[in-house]
Amino acid sequence: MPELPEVETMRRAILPAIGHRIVAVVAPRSGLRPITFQPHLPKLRRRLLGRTVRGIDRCGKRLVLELDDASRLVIEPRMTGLVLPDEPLDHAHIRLVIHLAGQLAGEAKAAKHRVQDGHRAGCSIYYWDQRGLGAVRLLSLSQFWQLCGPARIGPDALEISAAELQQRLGHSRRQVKVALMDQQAVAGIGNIYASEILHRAGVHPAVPCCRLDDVQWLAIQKAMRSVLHDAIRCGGSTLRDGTYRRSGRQEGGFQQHHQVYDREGQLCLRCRQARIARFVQGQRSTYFCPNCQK
DNA sequence: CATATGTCCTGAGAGC
DNA sequence: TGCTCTCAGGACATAT
Repeated sequence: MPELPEVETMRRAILPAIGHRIVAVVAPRSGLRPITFQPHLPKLRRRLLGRTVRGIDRCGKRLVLELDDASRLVIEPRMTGLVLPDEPLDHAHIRLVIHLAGQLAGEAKAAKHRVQDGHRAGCSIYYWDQRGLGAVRLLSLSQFWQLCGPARIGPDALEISAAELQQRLGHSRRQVKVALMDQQAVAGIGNIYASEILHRAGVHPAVPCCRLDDVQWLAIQKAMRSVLHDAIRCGGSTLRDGTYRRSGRQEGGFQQHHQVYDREGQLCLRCRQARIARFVQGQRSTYFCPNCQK
């Protein structure tokens, strides 16, 4: 569920970790199946300890922590993963905790004491994941490029031009909503925002890409940017299941602005004529207004 | 090559 | 009340 706006919101929340050194890595035990760790936990922990976070980026729907030895910690929340700067109320689904200390007072030993005393001077990164489909990977630079390089992940949905979007998808026979969720074509869009983007663009979700003209591709690209920017401004979307949260159990706000997603049978807020319809595309729910999107 | 389908997982909610 | 069933959708493996 975390798509570009949610992951970007998580990224911004943990930016204070930059410049801090990893002093503890904890994976709480639970009866749940473990998430994917690469490499496995003992090695992952050993390699992380003592590293300093140099930068925090986003690659599509993944968070990327750049460490001082040029390795990359890639966190992939998939369906229910959350990256938080403070402790979630539900401890049962905490999968990994990274404690960091400031480097000013130096020694990891002193830093560890501060961590135990309530980590006053440092900060922490919590990875919480209810369904456990997510993954945490510590990768060398070359491994990172294999996973997140241009061969696997397309241009970011916030950056891509209309011309490049059209060039990448314009010849495809796939239905446009399905194609927009192809991370190799354009990175960051998932099921919720694909529906919202196409509604704002006025394009029917089942139209094959190759039937769209220049004007429609431009409309899609403009809608993509504006919808995603609006959603980031709101801190993402917390759906009915309530899984997605910001720090302190705070909900996102963009669900209040959804025009079509999860609004089946309700009046379209733009035309106020038709009711929002739902159908299934690639085993996923698509929502659209039959009047605004033809 | 392009496109379509099945799979992983947990918890919520429906239906009986 | 308590059981079983279905659904939610991210990315990847496998199938067509």
